[in-house]
Amino acid sequence: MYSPRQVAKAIGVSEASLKRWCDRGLLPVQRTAGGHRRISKRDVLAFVRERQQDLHDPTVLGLPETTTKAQATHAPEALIAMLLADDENALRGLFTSWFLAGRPMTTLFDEGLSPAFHRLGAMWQSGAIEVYQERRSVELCRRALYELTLLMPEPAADAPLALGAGLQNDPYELANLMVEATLREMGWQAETLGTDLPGDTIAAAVATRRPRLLWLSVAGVADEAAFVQAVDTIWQACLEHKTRLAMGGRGLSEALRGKIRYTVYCTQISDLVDFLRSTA
Amino acid sequence: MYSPRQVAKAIGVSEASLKRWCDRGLLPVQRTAGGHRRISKRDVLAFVRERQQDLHDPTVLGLPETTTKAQATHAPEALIAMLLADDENALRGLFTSWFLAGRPMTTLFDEGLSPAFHRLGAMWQSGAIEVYQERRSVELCRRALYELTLLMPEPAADAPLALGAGLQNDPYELANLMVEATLREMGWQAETLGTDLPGDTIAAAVATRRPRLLWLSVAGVADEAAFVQAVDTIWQACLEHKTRLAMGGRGLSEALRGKIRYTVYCTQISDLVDFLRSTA
DNA sequence: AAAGAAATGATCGATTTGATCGATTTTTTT
DNA sequence: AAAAAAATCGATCAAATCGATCATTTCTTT
Repeated sequence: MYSPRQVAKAIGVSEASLKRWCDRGLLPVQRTAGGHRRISKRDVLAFVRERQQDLHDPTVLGLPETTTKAQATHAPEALIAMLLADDENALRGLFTSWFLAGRPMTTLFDEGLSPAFHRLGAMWQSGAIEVYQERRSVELCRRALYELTLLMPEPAADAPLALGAGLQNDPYELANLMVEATLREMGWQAETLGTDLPGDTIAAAVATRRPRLLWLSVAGVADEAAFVQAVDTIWQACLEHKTRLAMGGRGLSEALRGKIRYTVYCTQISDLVDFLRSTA
Repeated sequence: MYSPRQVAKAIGVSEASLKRWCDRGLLPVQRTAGGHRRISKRDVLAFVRERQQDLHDPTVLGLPETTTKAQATHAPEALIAMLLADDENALRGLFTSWFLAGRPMTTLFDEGLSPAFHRLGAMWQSGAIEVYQERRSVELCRRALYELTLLMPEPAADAPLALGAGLQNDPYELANLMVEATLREMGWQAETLGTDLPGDTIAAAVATRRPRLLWLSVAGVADEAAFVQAVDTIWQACLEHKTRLAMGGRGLSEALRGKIRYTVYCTQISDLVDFLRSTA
């Protein structure tokens, strides 16, 4: 059973209108002992179907396919199911409703999307799925994340600037987009430069754009010497322009971390958020 | 969803006329339970495009102000200036205004965007710009193209399916997105699988999804033998499932073309459109 | 040029919508 | 079980929209 507020949010109308529709008999309601309205999912769907309303936020009603609660819909299993089913709309609906509900994006990313893609990577390496299915999943998430940033308020003109990048031979770009969305949620002006970039061009970007923060996500390191060299170049540039350097990603082993310098290391995106909140 | 007043302001006509257009079926409307009209952005834009209306105030619909200026400066120089200035709104405005004016997207792509990125590539190879500037430009275009497809009418359920992909060691993905937008403009159901894909996974996608068309864009060929092998694998899959194979891109030399088989070769996107129109 | 048809824009009272309020109920926490 | 927090109640009000009517403008036909 759902409250008028939930149903109103799902349909995309004001709570007042929804209550009036109930009182006019357009939507069947039950009442609690105290007089509060309670509406069944079945009646909502019948109403939506009859009136050809579109569900502005289906996840409020526990849709789509999975009948679990909204908290569980960001579980890696659910995301993998959506992605392999090529269900872009379900993904978009999940992202937008998540944001509109005011939930922290880091939860969705750290507990949902990152584990999901970690498993997808293992799945195509073991032959359980085709490579194109993993790539297509990345594409779906990229688009959903982009649409999400479009829904967010524009950052203030004096908002701090953050740049993100991926190093050469490190094509995994989803982490960058998740960080960008997270920073945008925090009110920052965040931009992803791109992936497969050499260290000196990232350093050049730091010198030109003067960001408050530069984040690098490292999925894997092919040439360790070149990697250390690149990060050092970037670190020097960050030092010179007072840019904080945040690093993260599964490719950063403890041994490797000992050979480079940075401002903060993050095992997950929420670490970066905590770091920024504590130093603001 | 927008109210008649909002849409009327966006188009620049009286509210009364807009309501009459809705009642005549020129503009699809949904109704609230109380009988108020609600109009979707997609339908507004389709209406504007068909009726050759101009958007008097695009900002009401969340579109950039520059959408109204149909200056149509699609010259590569103008595009390069926008991209290097990181002017996402100008780019979005150009794309949407071009689409709303009913001009063929192929003109914008073949005469504007492709030459622009060809020059940008030469510019960073010669050191005139930094690599990150080129990558950032790709990012801007990717987002603008994605938003464009969101503004287009949804393809019919029985619309033919087309898949696009980039082969391994061929990271240039913009061509794929331009083809996707063009096919969507033609009413197709078009999807970009991703880039850097091995031949057999593309072949597997053909076998699974059964598209009417598969397009491959080739920016450069590193290993010629592997390339020929990959295309042959794909060609066999296309033959088996009656999928047409379209190839294009600057990386396809005449000599290389002699060693592979395909349905049609396109020097530019308009060639693909002509091919599809003539065989429909 | 004159007459007729059609579309447009403005206006009206009635209705709908969305926002707000203090009082009450439900849920969560202690 | 009691207290605190959050959600919902019913009611009210300003703004928006409804359908309809009526000049005015624009286009077509005579």
